[in-house]
Amino acid sequence: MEKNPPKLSTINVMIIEDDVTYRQSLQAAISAGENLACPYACESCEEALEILEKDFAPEVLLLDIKLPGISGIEGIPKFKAFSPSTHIIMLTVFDDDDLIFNALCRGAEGYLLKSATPRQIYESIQNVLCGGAAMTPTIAGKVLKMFTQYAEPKGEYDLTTREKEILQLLVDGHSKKHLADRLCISLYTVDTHLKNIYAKLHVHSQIDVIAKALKEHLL
Amino acid sequence: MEKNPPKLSTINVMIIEDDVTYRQSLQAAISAGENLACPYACESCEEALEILEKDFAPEVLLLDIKLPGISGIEGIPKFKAFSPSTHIIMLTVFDDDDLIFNALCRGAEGYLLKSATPRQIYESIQNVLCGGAAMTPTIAGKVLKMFTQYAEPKGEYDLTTREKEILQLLVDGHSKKHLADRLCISLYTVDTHLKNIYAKLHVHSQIDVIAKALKEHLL
DNA sequence: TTGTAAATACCGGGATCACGGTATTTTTGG
DNA sequence: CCAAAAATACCGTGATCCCGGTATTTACAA
Repeated sequence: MEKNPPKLSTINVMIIEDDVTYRQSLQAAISAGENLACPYACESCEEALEILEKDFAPEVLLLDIKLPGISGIEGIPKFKAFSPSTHIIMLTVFDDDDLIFNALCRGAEGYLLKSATPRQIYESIQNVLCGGAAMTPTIAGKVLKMFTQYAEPKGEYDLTTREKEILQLLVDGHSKKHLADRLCISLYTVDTHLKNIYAKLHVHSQIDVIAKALKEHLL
Repeated sequence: MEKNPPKLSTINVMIIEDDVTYRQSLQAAISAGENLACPYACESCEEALEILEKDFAPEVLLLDIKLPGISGIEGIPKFKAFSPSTHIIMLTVFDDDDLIFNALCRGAEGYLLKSATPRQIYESIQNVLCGGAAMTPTIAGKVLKMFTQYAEPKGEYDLTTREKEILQLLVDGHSKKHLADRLCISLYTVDTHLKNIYAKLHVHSQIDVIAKALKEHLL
């Protein structure tokens, strides 16, 4: 519950979940929600896509991952294609890093475990409607870990200002010659700088230097 | 409240906040918490660092960003250096993307706005103690947006399986010759594949190809 | 002031790359 | 089964790179 309260008209929530029991109890719980409706509860992405084709666009989609046929992960872009404004919340028993990663990268705005209470699911729906994201603290922690580990490995190699400058231009796709012109220095000088950079980074070619700079975020 | 409940012994929470009024009311609120204690509430990072030097290590640190002297962001690594196990939660009025980004990248496990209620702060503390992360849905949404936008630009260039394989080896730092050996094919063949890759990616050198592949996450 | 680091510049030779062709075999989809 | 796509292979030329040197000027710190 952030920012503006969600619009008061009825919010359509769609469910895709292959387990009959959980699906029905979930549908019942959603329907009981203050301003929520759940006209469709499907057991596969295929079934849901058929409904979306008949131009029905739910505000929120609760999506399982392990499904017969198209998986929930694979389904995300398909649903987004039909209905970009639909907010997708994953609802699954799996908390593997790469599932979380893939789901969120493909545009899911929430990731909940099935252990979540109806109350938590209800609040998550309100949150994504307000433009927020919905995840349990544990999931958020995992996201954060991926986040930091991606930005973290700032190797230090004591490059001089000039060397960093040259490295930057190199990474931006300039050849040594083109680069010498840009900096108004001799090609020989570029060569010398580059030799020093190679020595400091322990590499022996431009390829290696580019790869290392980009992989370790040296710029 | 995730996973195991936090240990029942008293949790030490440290506060760094320059506004006297907010600091005192926060300290009072924390101290009132079930199993929480707040022996130190500082008005600057410098003051807090002095205390940490006298080997006091709080389990949780509530940290403001705008501070006289060392900012909260700058302080994070310093605190982590003294006490790696301390969980840091940012508590600020600013929700700029780059502040969030920097704080979380430097190891903060939570990011709350000062509009948070004592109850929310209390729960956030419990969450980080259990290894989770603490953020409001709005902040989580922003994190997610940075996350996706970093992984998103998956340009599609119709590379064949073999071409991707060659591209991968190239990125891993293999020369064309070394690469031909690895794949047990002629150097000429590698050359041909590479020519096709260049055409598809619209580049004209290995450098460009490496840069493009890494920048656009083609692998 | 006296080193040391940084930035600049030059040379040559051997290795590697870019790219224009051409062409055969294998895989694959309709 | 047949056409298209993919993978394989070959060649030569000019461009570019890698690396071993050497050397001068500037800047800054001891």
